Amino acid sequence: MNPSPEESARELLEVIPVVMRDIRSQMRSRRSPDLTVPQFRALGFVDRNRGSSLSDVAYHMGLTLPSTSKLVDGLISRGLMAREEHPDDRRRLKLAVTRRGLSTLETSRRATLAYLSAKLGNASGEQRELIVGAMGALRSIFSATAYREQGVK
Amino acid sequence: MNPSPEESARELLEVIPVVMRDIRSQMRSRRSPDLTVPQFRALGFVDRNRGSSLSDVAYHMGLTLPSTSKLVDGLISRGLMAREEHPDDRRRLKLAVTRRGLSTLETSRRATLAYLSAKLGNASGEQRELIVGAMGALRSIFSATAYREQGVK
DNA sequence: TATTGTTATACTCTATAACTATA
DNA sequence: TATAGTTATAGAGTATAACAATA
Repeated sequence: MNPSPEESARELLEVIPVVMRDIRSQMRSRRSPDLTVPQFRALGFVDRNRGSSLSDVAYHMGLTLPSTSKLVDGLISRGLMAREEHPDDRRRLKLAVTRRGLSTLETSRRATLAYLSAKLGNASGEQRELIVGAMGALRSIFSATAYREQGVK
Repeated sequence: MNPSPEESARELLEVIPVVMRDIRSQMRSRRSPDLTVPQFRALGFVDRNRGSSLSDVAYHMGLTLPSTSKLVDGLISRGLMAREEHPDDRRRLKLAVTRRGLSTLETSRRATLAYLSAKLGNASGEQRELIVGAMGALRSIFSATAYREQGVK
């Protein structure tokens, strides 16, 4: 018998924050102190989508433009990302990860994956299969989210 | 063939933040603006573990004592939680959820579960089964985390 | 001296409101 | 007028360092 939506929701609400906190703690720890989770995600997105605008990043991350602007600001001021001019539309940004940003991203990714892999290595193969399957399902359920209208008065 | 720890880690790192952001956004939205995710979790923990000390909460949440102190402070100043004196050890707190805190917790929980249930209702029963199974596995993998030594010089 | 918690300080994350520049 | 982005402001989350009170 399959679990109800309610039961599944309860499980998600209990477990997701716990896993998330663990990931966040790891990223803040000595081993990979360079990027926070949102910084990591933004950098990774722009790396995979070179030339993205700020709005693209905001949409992907499910953040407002001001939040995204500030987030990106921090990355730019640290030399991890670069702002270029868009040829056609001068309002628009073209974002790109710098060489240094890429190296930081890789270091952070390696450290975090190593940390998580060690934990997941203690689980059984069946458990990992469950997890990977569930992540696929969750991705399709949750990724079409994001973007709430900007409150233009 | 079962997925490797590395592959599983990669999936986790991609999907968990997306789901988490969605939950956080929902909690911040008009429908349940009363509690943030950490507030919700702290209140829920103390509700299930009446008389917990601050350290108990910190341990459960994987936070430092100062962070937890501030978090609990906010709940107390809003009348959602109460600090009582411990009979045996006057350094220790005994925390309890107030009636108003309980009602806020219930409202928030209902709204969030309804939101998540609606999303999960669009998934198939098999997908929900995967998800519930994976949450169980993740719980056992990640819940023994928490607590880094306090930096007492 | 060790433990429990608080206060001081600082940064990041995130939002809304108001604004600028460009289209 | 509509769109892309920034700036101003504010509150929550989180940490480390330093402290106070109690054991």
